[in-house]
Amino acid sequence: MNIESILQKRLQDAVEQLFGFTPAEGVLQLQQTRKEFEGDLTLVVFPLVKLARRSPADTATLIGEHLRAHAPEVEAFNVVSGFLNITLHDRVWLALLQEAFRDDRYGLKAAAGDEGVVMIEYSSPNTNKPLHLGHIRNNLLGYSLAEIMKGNGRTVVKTNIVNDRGIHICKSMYAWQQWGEGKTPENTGIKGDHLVGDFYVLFDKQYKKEIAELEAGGMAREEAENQAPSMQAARELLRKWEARDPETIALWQRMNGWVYAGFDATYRELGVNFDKIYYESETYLQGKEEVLRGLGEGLFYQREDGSVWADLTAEGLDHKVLLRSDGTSVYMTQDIGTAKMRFDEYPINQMVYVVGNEQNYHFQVLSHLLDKLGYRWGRDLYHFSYGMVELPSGKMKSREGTVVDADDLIAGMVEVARKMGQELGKLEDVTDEEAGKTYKMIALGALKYFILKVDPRKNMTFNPEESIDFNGNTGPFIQYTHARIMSVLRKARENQISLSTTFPPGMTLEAKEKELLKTISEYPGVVTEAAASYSPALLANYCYEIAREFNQFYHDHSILNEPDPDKTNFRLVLSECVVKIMKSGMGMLGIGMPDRM
RNA sequence: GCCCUGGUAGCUCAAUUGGAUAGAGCAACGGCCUUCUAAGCCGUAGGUUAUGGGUUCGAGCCCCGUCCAGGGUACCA
Repeated sequence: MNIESILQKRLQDAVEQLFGFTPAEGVLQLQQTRKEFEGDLTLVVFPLVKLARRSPADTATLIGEHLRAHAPEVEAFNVVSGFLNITLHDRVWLALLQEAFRDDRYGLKAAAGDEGVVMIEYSSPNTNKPLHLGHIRNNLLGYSLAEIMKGNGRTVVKTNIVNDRGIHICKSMYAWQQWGEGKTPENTGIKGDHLVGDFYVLFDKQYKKEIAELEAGGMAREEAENQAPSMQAARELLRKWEARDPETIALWQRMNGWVYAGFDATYRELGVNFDKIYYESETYLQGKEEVLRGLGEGLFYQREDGSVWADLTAEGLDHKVLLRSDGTSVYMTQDIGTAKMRFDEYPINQMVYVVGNEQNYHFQVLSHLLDKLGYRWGRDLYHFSYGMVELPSGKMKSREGTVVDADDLIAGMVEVARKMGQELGKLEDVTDEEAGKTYKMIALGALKYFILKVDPRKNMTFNPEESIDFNGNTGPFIQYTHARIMSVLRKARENQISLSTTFPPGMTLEAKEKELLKTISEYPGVVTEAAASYSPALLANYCYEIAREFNQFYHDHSILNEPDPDKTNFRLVLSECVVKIMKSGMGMLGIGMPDRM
C-alpha cells in the first residue's frame, strides 16, 4: 500500500463524514507539496468547495482538522489559499524505506499473467545505407519502451523488420556492379553498411547527372527521372530480383550480408537487440496474397491499369494504392504481410510500431486496412510516433551529406569520455580494459540520456558542433552519483558495517533525507506512468531528479563519519535504495551504472 | 489548397495532463575541496509561455482567430 493511496482513503473518509457525500473519482487531487511550502502532500480543495458549500479555506481547514484527529499518519497541516498541505509522520517515511529496501524489484510490477505479448517493432532499417542519428533515436526509444513494458510485468517481443528488398538496394547493387572493382569490406577494411552506403551515394550522383543531362536536352523533369539510364538499370535489377535471377539474388545476398554485419556491430555498440527479425523479402509476398484476398472479397477494387486500391473515404481518409499496376508491392503491402505473419506466430495482445511521426498517415491507413481484412487487432495497433532529430540547420539530409552517422557519433563520444576521464584522473588505479569499458559506458550514457530525456513526441535538436555535455542534466551526472554512492557502500562493507531496517522509534529525519524519501516514494508511479504514456523521458527526468536530490543530501550530511551509528545505518539503507532505483530506472533506458568513475 | 504536429530563459529541455510565485542544465558571473569521488554543492542574473481574444475559482496546457516552423497529402519508403 503506498502512501498516496492511504491518504486518499483517509481523505475520502474525512469528506464523507464532514460533508456527507462521497467524492467522485478524480475529485480528491493529491500532489507533491511544492518546495516553498510546508508539507509533504497537498490536497487541492477547489473541486470540493461547491459540494461542501464552504469557502476553500474552511473546507481545507475542516478536512485538515479531521485528518489530524482521525488519521494516525498525519502529523500536521496548513492551509494556503485553497491548498491543504499535509505533513506526514516521519515513521510513515521510514516504513516506506523499509519496504523499498526489502523489495528487490521495488517499483516494478509483477508479471501480469496470460495477457499475451506486447510486440514492439523498432529500428526497421533499409539495407542501402548505414544507421544515422535518426535511427539512434528510434533504437533507443524502442529498446527502452520494451524494457519499461517488462518492468510493468508485460511479456515483450522485440522485433525488427529489415527492409532488405526494393529499389533502394538495387541502386547500391547497380553502382557496385558499375564502379565496385570488386571492393568488399574485407579487402577495403570498410564496415559493410558504410561500403554499401558509399555505392548508394555514387548511384545518386550518377543519377542526378543523368537527369541534368536529359533535362538540358529538353526533357521534362519527371520524364528525365524515369528515363535516366541508371534508374532504368536499377529497375531492371529489381525486376530480375523478383524473377529470382540467380546472379542478381547472389549479389543481393552478398551485399546485404555486408550490411547486416555492419548493423550488428552498431546494434552491439548501442546495446540494443531483438527477439525476432523479419525480412521484407520474406513477408511481402504474404502481403500481396492478403491484398489479393481482399480484392477477391470485394474489400478493395482494381483500376483499369491493373493497380489495386483501397477506398478509405468512409473512414475519412483517401484512396490508397496497395499493388502497383505492374503487380509489384508497395510499403503498405509489405506491412500487411508482416503483420499477418506476426499474429500467426505470436499470441500478440498489443502491437507497437516505433516509427517516426512522418508516417502518421501510413499507420492510420494500415490500421484500417488490417481491420478491413478481418484482423480485429488492426484497430488496436499502436503507432509510437516520435519526433525527428534535427540539426541546428534543419532536417538531416543524406543527399546533402548532413546526416550524423551513428558509428562516428558513438566513437566520437567515447573519445570525449576518455579524454575527460583521463584529465580527471579518476580511473588511474584500474586496468586499462576496465577504464575503457567505463569510458564507453559513460559515453553511451551521455548519448542515450541526451536523446531519451526529451519527450519522444517532440522534435529535438542535436548540435554536432557542441559535443554532448557530461555535466548537469546528463547521463554521466547520474552515473557519477551512482559511483559515489557505490564508493560509500564499498567502504561501509570494508568497515564491516551491516545494514538493518530496524530504525529506532523516535528517529527524526533531516529535511534532505525526507526529500529523498519522498522522491523514492514516487518511483513506482513513475514506472507505471512511463509505460502508460509511452515515455522513457519520464523515467529519465525522474532519475535526474533523484540523483540531484541525493547529491544535495550527500553534500549536507556525512554518512560514514556520522557519530550516531543509527543514523549511519539509516543513511546507508537510504543510499542502497537510491542505488537500486538508479540501476533499475536507468536500466530501463538501456544505460549502465558504473561502480566507479 | 487541405489535414496533423509543434512554438516555454541566449541555447538544450521540464512543468504531476486544468492547480500555488512556470522549473532544470548549458553558456555568463560569484562562492565552496587538510573531511565519504568537485563529472559535485551553493548563490546571482536571465520569462508578457509566438500573438489576439474566449471558457472558469484557476490556463503554458482547453476553444476560436492570426503569425512562424516541421510533417503528410492517391502507384517513394
